[in-house]
Amino acid sequence: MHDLKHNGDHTSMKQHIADLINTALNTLIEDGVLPADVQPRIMVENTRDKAHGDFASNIALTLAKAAGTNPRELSQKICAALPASDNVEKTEIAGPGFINFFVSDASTASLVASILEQKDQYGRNNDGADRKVQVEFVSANPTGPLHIGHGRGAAVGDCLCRLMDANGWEVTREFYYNDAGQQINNLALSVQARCKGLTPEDPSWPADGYRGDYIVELAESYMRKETVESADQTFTGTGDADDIEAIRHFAVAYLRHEQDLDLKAFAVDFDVYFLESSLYSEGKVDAAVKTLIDNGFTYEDGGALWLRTTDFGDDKDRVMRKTDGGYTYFVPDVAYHLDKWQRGFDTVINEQGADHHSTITRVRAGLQALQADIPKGWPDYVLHQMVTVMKGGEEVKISKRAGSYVTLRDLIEEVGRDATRYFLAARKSDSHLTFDIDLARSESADNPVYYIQYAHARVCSIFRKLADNELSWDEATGVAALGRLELESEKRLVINLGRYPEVVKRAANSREPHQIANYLYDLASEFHTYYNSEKTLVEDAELRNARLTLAVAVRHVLANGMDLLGVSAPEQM
RNA sequence: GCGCCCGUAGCUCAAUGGAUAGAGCACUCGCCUUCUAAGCGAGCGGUUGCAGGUUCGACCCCUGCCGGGCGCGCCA
Repeated sequence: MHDLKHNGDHTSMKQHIADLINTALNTLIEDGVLPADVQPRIMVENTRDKAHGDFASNIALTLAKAAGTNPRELSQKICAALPASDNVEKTEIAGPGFINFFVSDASTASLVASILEQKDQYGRNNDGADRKVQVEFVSANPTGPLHIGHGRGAAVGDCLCRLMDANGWEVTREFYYNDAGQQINNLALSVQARCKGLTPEDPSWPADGYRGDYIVELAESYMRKETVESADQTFTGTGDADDIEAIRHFAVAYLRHEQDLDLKAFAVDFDVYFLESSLYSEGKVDAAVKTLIDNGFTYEDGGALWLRTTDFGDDKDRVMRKTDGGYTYFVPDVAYHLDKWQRGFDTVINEQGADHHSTITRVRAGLQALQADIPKGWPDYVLHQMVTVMKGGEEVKISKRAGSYVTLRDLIEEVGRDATRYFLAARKSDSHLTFDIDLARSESADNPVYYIQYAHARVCSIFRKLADNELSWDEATGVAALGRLELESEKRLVINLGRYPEVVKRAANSREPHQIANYLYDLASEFHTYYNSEKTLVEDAELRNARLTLAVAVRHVLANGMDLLGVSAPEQM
């Protein structure tokens, strides 16, 4: 009989071990081995080396000093005082004084059974307690197609959303875009120039004009009086090359539509598209400015209005209102974030390119100056570094000025959605990323996406084979026979499955989607190795059922993890 | 010059303050009549940029250097 139902969650297997240790420590305190006032921080860790058992605790190393003894001696006393548990096969003392725990067959069997019960719920938890989180990502200005950098933001941001959701948060995905201001003026002027037949080589080409070929297509569409629609607006070209306002509206709608198509191809959906212009039209910018002035953090200098951001850790004060009367970009940004706060988001995560990192201090300073009881470190930021694209062993040069760069759509068309999402999310976002197109499109085990998906398809394949051989799998029989999984490789595989829920937690808490990708790769690798070394469809019906049951558990975890990455889990490849 | 990020095997990258720093690619050597066939297994490869510090224990935390990226605008 199990004295503990750990519900398939290894963190609770860890908790169980921590409880055992805690009991032992109390015993040692009673016996006077440990002083009564020790405050142990019991940590139970996963082991890297199977020789070290399944879990390990460093407790003796941290308490040896207080006990006035050496760690190994203390760990012996702790082990002697550990209560018996059906989940723990044995303990060993190793190295400088680690206590290694070997879990019992009964424990691993109940974990597999639990995964089969929970299916797609396995790994999910309610730590977020339905609190509201907003993740703002991509937020590309409608001045061109989405490029690979936006793609990284989309992949990381969407995966973060899925992770937060898996941890019980109520998630809002938001896309903020600048539909006014200087960049849009440049866009409109560029399109107008193309409408009039100018090229970037002409002397009268706009100074900061956009040179990409997409501007030509845009201009042609406008002149043909086509109608474009995006999520929130529809506009028909007038064909009038002198009507700069009409061109501006058409251009924004056109490019928003293009971006919508890109995001759709990438399977990224947003709940809210927030227009910068709405902050002006609804008076939120003016209201924020008034509050900042009323709070005494502003001053006039050289005909401009400044915000004393240095009061909140910035290097220098920032201009809010230019001498021409317009606001600088960060003023609506502050108003925007106040609006987010007022919408009741407990947590806001802004996923953006690291080249905009300087906005962090500014936005937070502005929010503090509003004195609206917004926490100092609010909002959170996840920044991603640049992406380098490799093809044929050479770097694909990206030049925005020349208008030549790798668009997200190019990538999706060339290597597929799954590979694109995986490669862009599988690296820690604050490291530079090299995207190898040849690797991403290869259909071999060299390609990690393929390798992971193949592991899933392989399980499905075993079941197809099962039917071909007129054999069957019975879940109840399989679960009952799980004790037959006596191989070390099987046990380690189960232990690895058991790590999944804590990986989901840690990835969300540290805002690191790449941890999911790493975990899946490890799991897939372990499963492939197991598959290659042990036959699943053996004669022994009991063992066969047990192994099939394990395979189903692997399939569930792979599918759940791939879902968090937004990568499909094919049944056949 | 200032700020942020990065620096780990030849390359691309991992690693909860833990034990002998791990994968894949490349290279070398075996294997492949098999539930999936596009492969499987093993080997080679390291002063974790450098120097200190904290700690029982440091790739990880702190300080200072070196190197690279990004940002330092009344653009966004």
